[in-house]
Amino acid sequence: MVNTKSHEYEQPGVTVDLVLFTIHEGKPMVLLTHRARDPFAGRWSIPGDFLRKGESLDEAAWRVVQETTGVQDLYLEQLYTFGDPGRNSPARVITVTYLALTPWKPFAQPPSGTTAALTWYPIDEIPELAFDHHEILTYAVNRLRAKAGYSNIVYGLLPETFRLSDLQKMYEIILNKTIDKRNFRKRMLETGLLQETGVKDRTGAHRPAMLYRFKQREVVYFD
Amino acid sequence: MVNTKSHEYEQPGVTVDLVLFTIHEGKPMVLLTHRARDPFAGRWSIPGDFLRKGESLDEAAWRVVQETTGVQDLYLEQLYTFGDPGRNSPARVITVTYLALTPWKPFAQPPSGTTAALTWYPIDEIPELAFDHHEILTYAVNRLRAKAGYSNIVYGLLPETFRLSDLQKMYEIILNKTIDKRNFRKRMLETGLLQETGVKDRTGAHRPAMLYRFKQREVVYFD
DNA sequence: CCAAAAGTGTTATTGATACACCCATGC
DNA sequence: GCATGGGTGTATCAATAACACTTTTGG
Repeated sequence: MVNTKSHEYEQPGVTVDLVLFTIHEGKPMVLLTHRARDPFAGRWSIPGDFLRKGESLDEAAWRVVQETTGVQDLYLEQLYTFGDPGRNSPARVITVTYLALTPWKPFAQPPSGTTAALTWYPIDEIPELAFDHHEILTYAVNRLRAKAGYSNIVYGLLPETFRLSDLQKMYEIILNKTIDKRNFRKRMLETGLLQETGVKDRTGAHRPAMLYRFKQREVVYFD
Repeated sequence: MVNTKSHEYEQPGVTVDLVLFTIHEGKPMVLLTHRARDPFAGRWSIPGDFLRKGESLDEAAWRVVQETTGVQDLYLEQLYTFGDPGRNSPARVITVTYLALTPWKPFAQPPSGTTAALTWYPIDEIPELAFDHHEILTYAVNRLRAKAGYSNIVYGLLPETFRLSDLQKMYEIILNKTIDKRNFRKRMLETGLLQETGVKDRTGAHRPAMLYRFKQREVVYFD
C-alpha cells in the first residue's frame, strides 16, 4: 500500500479561505476582496491565504481575518474542505474554508467610479467569483441557516449588548420568516442564555428597550 | 499581502483518513489498521492514505475504503480537517477525515496470538492510537451520535432490508437509550422513508417480521 | 396628541410520551 | 404448550402556535 514513487502523490498548496457574514440594513452580506492579480485578476473572491509554516488551520483563519478586516470579535468555525482537482488554475490547491460571523462594521467605501479592494456584498447580489468560491459561498449560507435554527450562533452577528427586537430581527433575516414577538421573547428568555444589562436603549421616539447580552459568547445548542 | 518567499509557506502532505463505523453484537465498532512501519510502528490507527494526483478528496476517501475493506455499500461524508503542526511526526501533514458507515462485515480474524492487520474495535475499548487519531475518533463519534438524532443516517449501518426491530436497535445503541416500540414504529413509518418489501424474515422461534427498506439510500433530515 | 417600538398572558392545537396485551412461529 | 420476538391503540402531558392591547418615549 505504501508507494514511494513520489509523482503519484500530490504536494498541493493548502489555503485557508474565509466566508465572513454580517447583517446590514436587513440583508445578509458577505465579505469579498477584489483580486488584483492572476489567477482571476479582476474578479471578486472570498478572502484567503496560503497556510504558513508552524501555523494551525484555526490560526491561519484568524490571521486572514486580521489581515483583511482587523475585526477582533467574531465567531469562527471550520466549514468544509474543498480539494477537487481543476477547481483552481493551474496548480492543485486544497482549501480549508471557515465560516465567520461579525457584527456589522463598515469598510472603507471607494469613491464612486473606482473599485474597493474589500467590500460587503448582499448574498443575493453576488457577482461572478474566482475559483469555486460560489460553491463555497452556497455551502456556507446553508450551514448558517441550518445552524441558526438550533443554536445561538447569531450572537456572532450582534454587538455585545442588543435589544430583543434586534435579536429577533437577526433570526427573521437568516431564517427568512416572521416570528411572533411574544413567543420569541418567551423562548429566548427561557433558554437562560441571556442576561439583562440593566441599561436601556433610548434611541428613537418610542419607549426605551432593555439591552441584553449573551451570558457566554460561545455556541450553545437548543433542543 | 502576497509574499513570494516560499519558505514561509507550508507544502504539506495531504492525507485522507477514514473513520469507518459498524455495529456488531450490540456495540458500535470502528475499523483500525495495525501499523507495520514508522511513524508509530506497532500502534493502531484509522485507515488513510496520501492524496494522489488528479484525485478529489471524496475519490481518495473512496479509494481508501476499497483498498482496506473492499466494502461497496457504505455511507461516506467529510468530517473535519485536522492540520495542527505537531500532530504528526515529523513532517507537516494536513488530514481530511471522513465518516463512514457500513453494515457489519467480518474481516479475517487472525489466529490467536498473532495480530491482524485490520480489525473492528468496540469504541469503548480503543487501544492507544497513532498520531492524533484518538481526537479524530472522538470527533467522529460525537458527529455520529448527533446526526443519528435528526436524520436517517443509520441506514448506512443496516443491510438493504431489515426488520423494524433492527432499526430500533441501531438507534438504541447509537443514542444509548431505550426507545418505546410502538412510538418508534409510528414515527418511523410516518416519515414515509420506509417501504415494505412484502418479504418476511422467518428466522427464530417466533412470529416472522416484515422486512423494510429505505426508499432512498441517502441522508434525509427529520424535524 | 401622534407615531413608533416595547412589553406582556391566555387559549387552542399539536406533537411527544407512557403504557399492556394478543399473535405467529419453532422447538 | 411454552418461549420468543412481532405487532397494535389510546389517553395524558408537554411544547408550540395563535392572538391584541397597553406603555413609554420623542417630536
